[in-house]
Amino acid sequence: MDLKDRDADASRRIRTAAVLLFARRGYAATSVRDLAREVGMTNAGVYHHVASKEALLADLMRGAQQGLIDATERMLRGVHAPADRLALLISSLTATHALSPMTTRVMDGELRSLTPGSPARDEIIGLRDAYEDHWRRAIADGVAGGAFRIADQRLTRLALMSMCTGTSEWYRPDGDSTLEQVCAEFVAIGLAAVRASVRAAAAPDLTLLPEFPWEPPHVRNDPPPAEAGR
Amino acid sequence: MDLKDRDADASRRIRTAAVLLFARRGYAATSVRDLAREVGMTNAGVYHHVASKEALLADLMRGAQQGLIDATERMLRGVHAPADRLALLISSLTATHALSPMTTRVMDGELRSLTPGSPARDEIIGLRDAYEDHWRRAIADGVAGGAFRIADQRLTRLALMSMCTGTSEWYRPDGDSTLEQVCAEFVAIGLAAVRASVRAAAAPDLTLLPEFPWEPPHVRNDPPPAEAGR
DNA sequence: GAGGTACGACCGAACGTTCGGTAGGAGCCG
DNA sequence: CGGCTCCTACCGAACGTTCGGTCGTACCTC
Repeated sequence: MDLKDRDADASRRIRTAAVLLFARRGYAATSVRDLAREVGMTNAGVYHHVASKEALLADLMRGAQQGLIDATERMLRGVHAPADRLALLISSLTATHALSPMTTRVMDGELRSLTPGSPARDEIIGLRDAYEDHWRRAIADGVAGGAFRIADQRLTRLALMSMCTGTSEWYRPDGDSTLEQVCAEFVAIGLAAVRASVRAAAAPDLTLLPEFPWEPPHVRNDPPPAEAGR
Repeated sequence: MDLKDRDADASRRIRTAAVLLFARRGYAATSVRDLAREVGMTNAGVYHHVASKEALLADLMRGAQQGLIDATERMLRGVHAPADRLALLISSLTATHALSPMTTRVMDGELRSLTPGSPARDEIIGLRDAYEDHWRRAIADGVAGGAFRIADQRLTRLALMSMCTGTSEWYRPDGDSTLEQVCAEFVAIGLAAVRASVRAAAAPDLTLLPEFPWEPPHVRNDPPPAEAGR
């Protein structure tokens, strides 16, 4: 195999193993040696591809957050009605968490593992705020235009975002509901929450969703937690 | 101060510090020395009150889960209509996460830190399943009786529970919405999700909620994550 | 004085990270 | 195309630090 390809492949395999272990056990509970064993290297070998354990985490989180932003802006292009924009925000966030559960779990839950005040952490917080601004604007526009009736915009936004991000904890591709059904159901709940008339929203174009080259394939009984043994 | 009281006080302060640090940094990223410094002891002193770090975590999680179950069964007593039972499940879970954010964050997120196969872990999983059964039964009864119309009961349950548990990440007692408003809003969303007619649900009796003696007081800018610097 | 609380010192293990060295493909030269 | 050199990917071993946990003892309270 070509050396350049070899290097790229090793980097990708390290990232795949990292996102899997970070999502399962958490960043702090995962050692570089665990990572190395998973990709068939020694811990020293890993450091040829990665500046530090924290830089690896920051890379994954930055890539995840940026991918989500890019996909969201692609999907929102040309959509102007607040209800339609909110529906797209709900279905794209839900679908991303369903299809990339490991990456999104790390993205959502490991911010605390980045050194406070570090440039990487500040950058990722900036990206997250930029993403959330799409939600803030969609809801604020809907309220300003009279399409939505809401008591507290922040409350509504956080409730709906929690519902969407929770998907990464329980969604299984071989479950009872298809991804399209989940998205449609969540859009219906979301539009009901803002008291908007629920018209038939166009199904989102799933090919516009972010793809993370390091996301490991969905496996059965993937995480120990949510519904184990039931 | 009496010796017995002194001991009990030290135990409580250790648990308060533990739930705070476990919620903020995560269990794996918190050392026994961090814990000891927080309560003004050495690490050896902590071990006078605690069998092991993992046993301390298990104690907190068992107490949290059991407290939630007890409170839920207190509130459900005498309530029979599925819609009313679901409304109570939503508002009690939301209020518990709002009022005890540190304890509930540990309860919801640190199951993976307990040794797989250990009796403590199995016991806590059993408690969690027992709690979730209240949700399963309420939803199944509503569907069986024709009060609810749902595509996938598991999907609906997990979506609503995610919404409720997410509250611990963002609720602030000095925010724009009161706890009663949050609960009322979430109940409305939940009943809309099961297509039940939204009648005016009686406000839940907050004095029946679980109380955790180790839960630290709510402080401003409590956690670093969710809405820092905005 | 008896008993329990907490300390100081310490254990073996594991942590993230570094460093010198090596095997083998890549690139150049003839 | 053979041979020489360079470079890259990785290893083995070790660094200093910190981890969870233990032990003997001093202090304080009753």
